Amino acid sequence: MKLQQLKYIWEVAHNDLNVSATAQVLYTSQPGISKQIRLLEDELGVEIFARSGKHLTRVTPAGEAVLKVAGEILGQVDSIKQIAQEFSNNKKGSLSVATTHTQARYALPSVIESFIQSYPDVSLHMHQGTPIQIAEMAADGTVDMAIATEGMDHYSDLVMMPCYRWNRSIVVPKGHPLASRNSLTLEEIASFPLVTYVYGFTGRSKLDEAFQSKELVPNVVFTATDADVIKTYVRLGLGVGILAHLAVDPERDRDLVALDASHLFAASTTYIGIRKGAFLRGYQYQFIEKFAPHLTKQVVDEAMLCSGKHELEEYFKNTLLPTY
Amino acid sequence: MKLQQLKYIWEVAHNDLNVSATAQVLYTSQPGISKQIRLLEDELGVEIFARSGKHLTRVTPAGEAVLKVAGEILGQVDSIKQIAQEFSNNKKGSLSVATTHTQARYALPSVIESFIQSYPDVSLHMHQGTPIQIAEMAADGTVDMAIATEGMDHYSDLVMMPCYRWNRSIVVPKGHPLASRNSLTLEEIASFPLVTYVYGFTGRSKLDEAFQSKELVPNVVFTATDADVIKTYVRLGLGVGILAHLAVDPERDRDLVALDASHLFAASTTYIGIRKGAFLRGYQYQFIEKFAPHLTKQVVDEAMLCSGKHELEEYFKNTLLPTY
DNA sequence: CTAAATTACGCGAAGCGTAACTATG
DNA sequence: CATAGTTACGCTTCGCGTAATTTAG
Repeated sequence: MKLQQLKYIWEVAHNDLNVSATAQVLYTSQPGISKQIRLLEDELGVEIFARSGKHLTRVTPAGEAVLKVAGEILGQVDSIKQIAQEFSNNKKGSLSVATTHTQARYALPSVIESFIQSYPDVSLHMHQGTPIQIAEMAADGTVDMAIATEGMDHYSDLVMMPCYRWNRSIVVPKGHPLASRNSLTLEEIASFPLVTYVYGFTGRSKLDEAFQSKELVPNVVFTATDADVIKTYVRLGLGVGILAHLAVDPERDRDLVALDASHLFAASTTYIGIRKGAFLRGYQYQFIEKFAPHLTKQVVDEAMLCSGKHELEEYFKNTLLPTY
Repeated sequence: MKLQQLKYIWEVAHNDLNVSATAQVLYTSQPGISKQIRLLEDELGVEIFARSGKHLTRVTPAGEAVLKVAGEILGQVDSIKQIAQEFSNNKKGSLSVATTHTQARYALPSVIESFIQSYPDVSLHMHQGTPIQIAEMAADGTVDMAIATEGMDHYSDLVMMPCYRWNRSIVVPKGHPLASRNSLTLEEIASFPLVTYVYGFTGRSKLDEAFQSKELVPNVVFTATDADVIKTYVRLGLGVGILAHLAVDPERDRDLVALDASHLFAASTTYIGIRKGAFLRGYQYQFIEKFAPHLTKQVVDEAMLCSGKHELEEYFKNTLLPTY
């Protein structure tokens, strides 16, 4: 058994069982991969992929089990590389973070500015995507960590650590009927056309829950994946915007009126998700701590040892989070 | 990075940093190992072993971290092999168990007899040793599981599952002053010379605790690692024997009188210890269940997911164990 | 001076790429 | 018939073993 063979089967399994495509991804030849897979299967005495003729059609049950462990092994191989780099030069390396627009645009800039000052030799890679894509990238090791508000619940390989809680604001153009109101009700809001996040993004679920619990049917006329688009359409008078409070910039958004909506919708929590069992570089701990000061190295290490989602929740139960 | 290289550094670290000796263990040449270690260190950019001239003197801090992960990887490689074999022929394979004399001689024979009838194609390997040796063999993957009463607490890589509780008997030759007594006290026993287990074996600690709590100083004139030796010296009149109740055979030991001592000493618990993260074959579950019927596949699987010693104890807190 | 590690070197195996072949849908 | 996997073959690299060299205690 060779590490390369494990890499091959893993990549094939994650490339729709298409060996040719996998060969391109790995910059190698297709026959080479085919052969190594065969050799591995011969050595193990089990077929990992089921074939119909010459095409790989699906993963066998044995293959499922093998691939799961192979994935863990490959993750640990990465860990060894990280460990080595950490000891050879703990200021140098790379950090890749997958996150959503909201975090990248509003929450992370100050963190990143501070981080690159502290660690100029760390090359930083930011990946933007949907919560699902982000979680997947963290779970399969494409990135070191994911930062998002939704969508990471279903990946049991991810350790989720709460970072901060945030509320929503109602945003309207100056002169809008709601602009001069002091306090709003859900009913009032529901009577206007709304502009907000797409389902599955940036705490959209809490929003739907609030309306549903009062049996209101909001008239959402436009949904976007990011706050900037939402604000743009609010400016056009398309409707009333509901977005994260921290996405409102008092400077740039002087032409808009933001009204607190924390009493209308439950607060959402933004999490950092890290692949279980990963080795973290010193600067990675620093990055996390800059983003969420309560997540010190010690706290993160202990959280990483938690085995289940339940245990994690228990661990963070009494943690006081900053709220924005 | 090659699996072989990880194997090499791991074996060298577990062979007193002696490369020549390691080469013999692995049936390969010494220069080959040296070179691969160098290549790995070059690739990682870190020294794994500290050298004084040409001798490996100790493991570097980086090496410690790398070796830990390397050990996990090698364990998972074994898991893959086990998985493959399980799927190719779930009746065939091997099972290696490390255990103490007491278990091997008195508790396991019936289990093993039944097991080899059910799984004639599984080659069974029993290793006898001290509790410490046993635990080590299980922890580093030399054997699949360890069965012992003491000494496995300190290996955090082992999942310990309680199997049964057992009490002690006082054994004397026929005609001994204690032979006709109905119920004994610790004080009476302490007034005789005693023959029992060596420290660290078969629940010896519970025995010492009992005497200490009454501030008695037992006069232990002979200690042995197994019950057969103890009985031999009891027969010679050297002293009063204290041994596991289940080590008394009513048939063979007709010349001895066994008196129940369960009220004098706290019961001991015998455990099965399995390396964390190991993949278990179907017949391995069967073996465990034959030995401890409450440890079904489901129970074992859940126990294997426990992350810490504390969590494990919690899990088994309400388990009712058979007592002998 | 001995035990043990590194260096040197040659052999054999193994991985990879190109090209030809075959099977699937 | 086009797409995708297997077989065939040659080149290059790599791992291993033997032998010679160096070094620590």
